[in-house]
Amino acid sequence: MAETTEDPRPRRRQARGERRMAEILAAAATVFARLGYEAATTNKIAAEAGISPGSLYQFFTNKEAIARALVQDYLLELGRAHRGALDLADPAGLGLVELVDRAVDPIVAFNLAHPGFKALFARPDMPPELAAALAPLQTALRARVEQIIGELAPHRDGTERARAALTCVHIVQGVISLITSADPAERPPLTGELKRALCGYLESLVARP
Amino acid sequence: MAETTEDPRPRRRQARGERRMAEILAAAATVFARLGYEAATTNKIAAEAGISPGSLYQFFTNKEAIARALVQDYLLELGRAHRGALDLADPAGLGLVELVDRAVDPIVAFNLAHPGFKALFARPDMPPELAAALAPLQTALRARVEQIIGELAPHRDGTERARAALTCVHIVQGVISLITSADPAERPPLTGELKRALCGYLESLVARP
DNA sequence: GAAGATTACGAGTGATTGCTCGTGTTTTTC
DNA sequence: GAAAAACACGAGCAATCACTCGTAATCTTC
Repeated sequence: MAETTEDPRPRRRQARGERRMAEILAAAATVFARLGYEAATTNKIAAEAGISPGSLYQFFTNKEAIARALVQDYLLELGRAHRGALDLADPAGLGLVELVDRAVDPIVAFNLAHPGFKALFARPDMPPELAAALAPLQTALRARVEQIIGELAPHRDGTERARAALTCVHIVQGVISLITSADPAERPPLTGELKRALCGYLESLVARP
Repeated sequence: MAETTEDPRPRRRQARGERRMAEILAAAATVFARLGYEAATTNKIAAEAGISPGSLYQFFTNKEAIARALVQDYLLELGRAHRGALDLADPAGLGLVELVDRAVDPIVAFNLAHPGFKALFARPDMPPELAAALAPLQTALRARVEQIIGELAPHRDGTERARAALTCVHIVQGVISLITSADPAERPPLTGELKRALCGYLESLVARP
């Protein structure tokens, strides 16, 4: 139906334009976090960025393109956080507790630092384009967790490991949403509970049939 | 600002009207589940119910009233499911595994049976009226979980128990969303993983400092 | 069986939203 | 320094949505 092709004339951005784009994305993150995706209007995003609606559309073809660009930003940073967290972790060398510790902290930190992230990914009707953008990250993350589980519990077969990895990811998602919406003073102890839950689950996975 | 008073003239519904209201709610649940709350238009709900937009507004004052009524329905049934699940459970008499078993199964069943539920409660900008409707159920559920945790782990103080109960609820929420969106054949084993996670968490809560 | 209430219709209204367009300013390119 | 490109504006358009209203059919009550 519509044109899904690349922009036929990629315009050469000036330094000013690049700055504006970053400002717009920051403004969009703020408005998305405050109102959610649907209720966030492009005019409000423009106002938050201190520019006119017309200017906004010189940099992004539509509202979804803004969300998509924001997602790309998040993906880069989240990917870095995950990679940094999970790559250093050596299941053999570290204890289970420390392993979970190093994996959970950066993820919690990222979610606290980027409230717009939740607003985009918690929405019930995620458009396929955004879902597709998230997929590689999810896959990579799941694969890494799966691999760690494989080292922890070698007697589990592939199917079981895949299920366990998925379960881990969703446990984190569920408790993260609790942590981010909780009183700041409650966040450290709740993060501790998340770690306890993951440790308990993984131990059970190693020990029990 | 607006009138928050009761309907000044509570009209006497005919049997036909009661039937229509149920039909409208069923149609709304379908459309909410399919499109999410924001994207679900009142005209689409009316069409799904096989009536005109005008007729819809003879039974519900606005779109949110439909959601509210649907939530009330869900609350009744969910409350029944939870009560049935948790009231029978006697932590002293039953083992931990059976306890978790009886608590989890009906909750999973409810979420599978009512796809509209997620669409209403997963949305990022839940209006206060809907949140208020959900609050009593959440409080009751949390209190019951807290009580069970108290019996399992008497050495924990109130603050710790409250945190643990919250964590349990959010673990369930996170993995439930995985279960409902998974392939039907994967649902039973994933439900097993949820139970394993809860057991692992609760055991760790009982055993470790 | 008539009066009054309820149910039903569906084109239409006012408000809102994503987005455009004509116009003017600033920066780059030659 | 002039032409071209990028940036900026903001009033307003077309489309959409929640909701209304005038009218008519159906049911209840007496």
